[in-house]
Amino acid sequence: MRLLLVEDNLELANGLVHSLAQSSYVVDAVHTGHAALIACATTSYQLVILDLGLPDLDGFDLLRSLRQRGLISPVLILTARDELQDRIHGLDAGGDDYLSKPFELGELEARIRALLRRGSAPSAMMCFGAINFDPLSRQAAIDSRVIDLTARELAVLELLLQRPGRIVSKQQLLESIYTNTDDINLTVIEVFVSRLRRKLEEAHAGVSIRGLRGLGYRLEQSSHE
Amino acid sequence: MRLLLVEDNLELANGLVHSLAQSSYVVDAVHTGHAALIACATTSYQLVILDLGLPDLDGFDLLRSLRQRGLISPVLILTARDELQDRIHGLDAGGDDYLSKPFELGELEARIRALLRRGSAPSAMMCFGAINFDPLSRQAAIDSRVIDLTARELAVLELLLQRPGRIVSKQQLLESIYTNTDDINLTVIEVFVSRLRRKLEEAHAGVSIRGLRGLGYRLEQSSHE
DNA sequence: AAAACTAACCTTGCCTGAACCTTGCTACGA
DNA sequence: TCGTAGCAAGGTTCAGGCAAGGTTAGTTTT
Repeated sequence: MRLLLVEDNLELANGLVHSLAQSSYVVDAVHTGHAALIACATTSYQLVILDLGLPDLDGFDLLRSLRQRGLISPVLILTARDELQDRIHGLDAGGDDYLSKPFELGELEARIRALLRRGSAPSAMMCFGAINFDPLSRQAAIDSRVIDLTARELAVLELLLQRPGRIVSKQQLLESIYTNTDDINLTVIEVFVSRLRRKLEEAHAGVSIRGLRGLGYRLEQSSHE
Repeated sequence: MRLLLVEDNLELANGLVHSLAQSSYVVDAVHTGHAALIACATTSYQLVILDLGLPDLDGFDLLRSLRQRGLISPVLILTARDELQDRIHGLDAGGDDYLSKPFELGELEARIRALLRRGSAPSAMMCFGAINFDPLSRQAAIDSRVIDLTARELAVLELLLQRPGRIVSKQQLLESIYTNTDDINLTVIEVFVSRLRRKLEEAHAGVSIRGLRGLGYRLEQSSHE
């Protein structure tokens, strides 16, 4: 689950990235409007959190630009002001929700969940084999029996479930897990896949992760059973 | 647009075939699970409409079998029951949508349209003969049955598909496979072509790779069939 | 026109190395 | 203190590439 945070206050930005990472969100942070445009052009985000008070561009204009370039993900607006007029203005410009500073972390997370829920399809539950995955609570269950996964395992499973039966490359997996993929060993993916396999097997998920040499991984129904 | 209807109630089946024909769908109707398996093995359907209450096989098991055999087309489940549990179970087994009897013809058609729309990926699918190749996920399928190719075989097939019916030289193939074509034997292409031919034949791709002396290779429709 | 020749192509078996899997270990943070 | 992340090392598997032998098609010879 990849989010983009556009916030010029470095301290606040770092704090939020850190806190959201605790909740297993992968967050890219940028500090200028231009950087936000580039980020959205090159990466697909499930959600954008946008601070209106940017140094280089007017927040409303930036939002309009993003929408014009085809951004369809929900946008959560952050602002120091809390004028009704701003609120209306922001929503008109293409925002989906509005949160004024200062805010509590808990509220931010609740609003993020709400936006992600609204954004995703009506049948939000992702299913494959005996796996039921709730992208909202980010919990995987086998026959309504929740299985314990670590943040990394969860990220791997989530991406595989988004493309069931299709090949997902290690590079893609890496990028969905880390904000900065540089100087990370590609082979750690093998480790997470291995650990995830073990847990899925122990839980009798009826699902196997097939490794395809030189291509990547693919989620399949187990043949036996 | 060819659909498969699996429904044991003859009266209902005939009625649906007739009604759907009005909307210019070509519908094959079968009345048992075994017949459905055979039909899917021999014909490529854009959509399968499956009644769960079959006389010979359990509907869920049938659906799972179809998926295991590589059926990737969307499946619309029909059932007399409308329990949440059944719904989840059905979607787990590989169904894409769920409609409980009795239903209105209009709603059925709307759901068919939705599934077909969703099924036809936005990514430009490359097709030739019975081969469907998704350049995005780099996966090849015959009659919506996925076929396992190695990285090299995939590279050869991809280039041939980009120039269907035209001659592709061995040199071009070599260059599309390797970053550094030096000190690589040109004849390895022959090996990959040979292995690819075998897999395509085993999958009844209805496509053959013709070798042209001194020129290269060309993708052709098989004459027989 | 047939036979002989030759070079390109096809196929199969085999071996090597890269890719992958797994496990143990350390460091770090809650 | 506990558990997760990430690295490293060791074992295993399999795709890639080569080579050898058979086959086919084009060319030359008789």
